[in-house]
Amino acid sequence: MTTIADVAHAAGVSISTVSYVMSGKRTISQETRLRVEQAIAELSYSPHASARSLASRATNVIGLQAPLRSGVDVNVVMQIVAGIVREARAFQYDILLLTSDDAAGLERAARASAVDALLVMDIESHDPRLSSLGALATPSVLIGLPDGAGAVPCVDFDFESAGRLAAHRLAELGHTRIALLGAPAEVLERHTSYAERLTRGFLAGCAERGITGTVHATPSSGASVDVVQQVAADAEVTAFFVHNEAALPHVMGRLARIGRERGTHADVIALAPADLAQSVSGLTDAIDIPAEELGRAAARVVQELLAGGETPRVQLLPPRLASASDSPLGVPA
Amino acid sequence: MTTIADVAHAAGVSISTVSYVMSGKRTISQETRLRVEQAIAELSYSPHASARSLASRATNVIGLQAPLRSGVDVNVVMQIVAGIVREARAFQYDILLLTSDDAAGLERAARASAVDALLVMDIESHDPRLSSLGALATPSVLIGLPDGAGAVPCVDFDFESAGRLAAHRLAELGHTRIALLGAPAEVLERHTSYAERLTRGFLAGCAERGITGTVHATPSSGASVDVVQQVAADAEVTAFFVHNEAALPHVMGRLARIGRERGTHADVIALAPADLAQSVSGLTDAIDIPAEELGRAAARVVQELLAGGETPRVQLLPPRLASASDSPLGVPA
DNA sequence: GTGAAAGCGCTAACAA
DNA sequence: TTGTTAGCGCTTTCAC
Repeated sequence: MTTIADVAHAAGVSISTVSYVMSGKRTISQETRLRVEQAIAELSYSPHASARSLASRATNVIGLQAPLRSGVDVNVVMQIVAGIVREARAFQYDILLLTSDDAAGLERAARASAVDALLVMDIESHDPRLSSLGALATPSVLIGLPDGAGAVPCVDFDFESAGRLAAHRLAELGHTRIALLGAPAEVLERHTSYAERLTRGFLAGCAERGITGTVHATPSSGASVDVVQQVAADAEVTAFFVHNEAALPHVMGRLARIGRERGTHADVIALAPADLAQSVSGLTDAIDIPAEELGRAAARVVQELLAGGETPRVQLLPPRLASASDSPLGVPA
Repeated sequence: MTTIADVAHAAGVSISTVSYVMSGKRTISQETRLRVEQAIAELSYSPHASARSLASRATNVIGLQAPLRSGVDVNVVMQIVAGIVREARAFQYDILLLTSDDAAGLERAARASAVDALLVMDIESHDPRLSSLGALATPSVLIGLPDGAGAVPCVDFDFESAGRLAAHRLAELGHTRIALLGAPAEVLERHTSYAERLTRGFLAGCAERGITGTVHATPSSGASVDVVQQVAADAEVTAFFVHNEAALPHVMGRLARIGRERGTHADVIALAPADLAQSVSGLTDAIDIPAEELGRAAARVVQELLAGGETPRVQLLPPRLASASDSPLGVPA
């Protein structure tokens, strides 16, 4: 194993000089810098992560609690995680995967000084982890928006506005009875923040336009067609807002079949990542979930927190409606 | 921050005694142990991860390179990762998420002594990362099976046997022309190991039964119906083996429609996680991809490697055919 | 059965 | 502009 002492010896300088060349924390003569950099390259030296973090009191690691539970939209989660990892790497941070969706995992990582900050996903409206985080000293950021967002900065997609946007759009298209086919029952049962905000926005949007909106838990499986069948049996429901990626193909298939049987056509707006929405035919419009960008935004807030900068308490990425016929989906920023 | 010295002082013992109480590496009197354990609890002491790993030369961290690329089956990847994380935690190991699917990320983590071992997913038949891993001294395990598996232990689902199993089963059902609707083109183009092995086994199985098998790249989008349409246009193809989770609902929908139009019924075997296969209606049979168990098995091999034990060069989880009518899917182990 | 002390490899005062 | 050195918090010899 190559150590900083080896490099110092090879370059004929002291170990602190090598350290300062790497950190750039003091000015080094051109000549010395070159010799050191060459020695580093020749020995292919990498500083020992633990030694560095012990001395500097910083791990350059962010702990991430990502949901592995059922009902969550794996595509979206993966894209968010990918965004986090990419942005974190851009700031020289690594991601430590924390399991056990409880506070214990967070506390363990924080108390062992294994991470510089915590990033917590899959937030419930009244999330029990919040109090633990507040007591933790380790900077934390939520991807989600609990009720009465308190001391911990939150980053999320603006699901409430998205719900309202969809309702307004469907009202504009002339519908008076519309339905939200949302998350699976288990997601609603644990009062997942985004599902509740979407519902709230959707119903508010309906109320604002004087139309009738109903909300339905939707299984992520083929059983979702039963829900569609049942909701559509109320012949007055003429449009749908679907937020369930896994159920989307099934829903569209069943709606097409019902349309054929009745000679009608239902308007459908999907809330899903743009690439996914594009692969589904029959949609009227789509609202993109900018999952990767959400991950990046969250990672950026962590950086700012770590750098001691000011960060907004709450940052919500705004929804954008895209006609399904647009190609590519989405409007220029 | 509480340190081991604080604990030692509170318990009235030396630092080394506290350390030995925690590690159990030497015998401690009942009385002393109790005093130390009480002090640890009262101070809610957690050893500093970096300090520990610097002194012990072990990080208790496993680096994981998981695919964030397109075309991969996100559900399966998530389940594998979940299995890895859970099993690793059972052995007191954490998972560091490595990005940049190239060898550089692996080398960076290894050379910085940031990880005790590496776990690499999404293996190609001739994977360029293999030579890097071989030169690395850090123990590594692959989830996948490259051609001519060499020095690095491999764990994977036995896709080749699964392909053969499906072919045999469809032949048994009386079909003489069958089709494999497999991974998306991009997955095949980078010679992903599992896709090639599945194809090989499928074609071998067909040959062994004297029937005709064809293989088709399948987009993970709604465009997959075009492939189905086209393949089914060869009226002699009467059965399908589908290995593309995202396309599965679309495929089944189109096959149902074709069946209605022609008054025929195609047998379909799906290769997918059991829970997913169960949510799709119309399947004849399913072969489970034991994703979570695969992750666990891989993590277990890492442990054994780290513990200095002997590990099998290659470990393949066998496929099992389950009738779609079985409930729950799968036969008792 | 217990303690003292020498590192682990690095960062960051402090000194020159 | 550079070097010397005291830690960071822990594990593990070595000594008793």
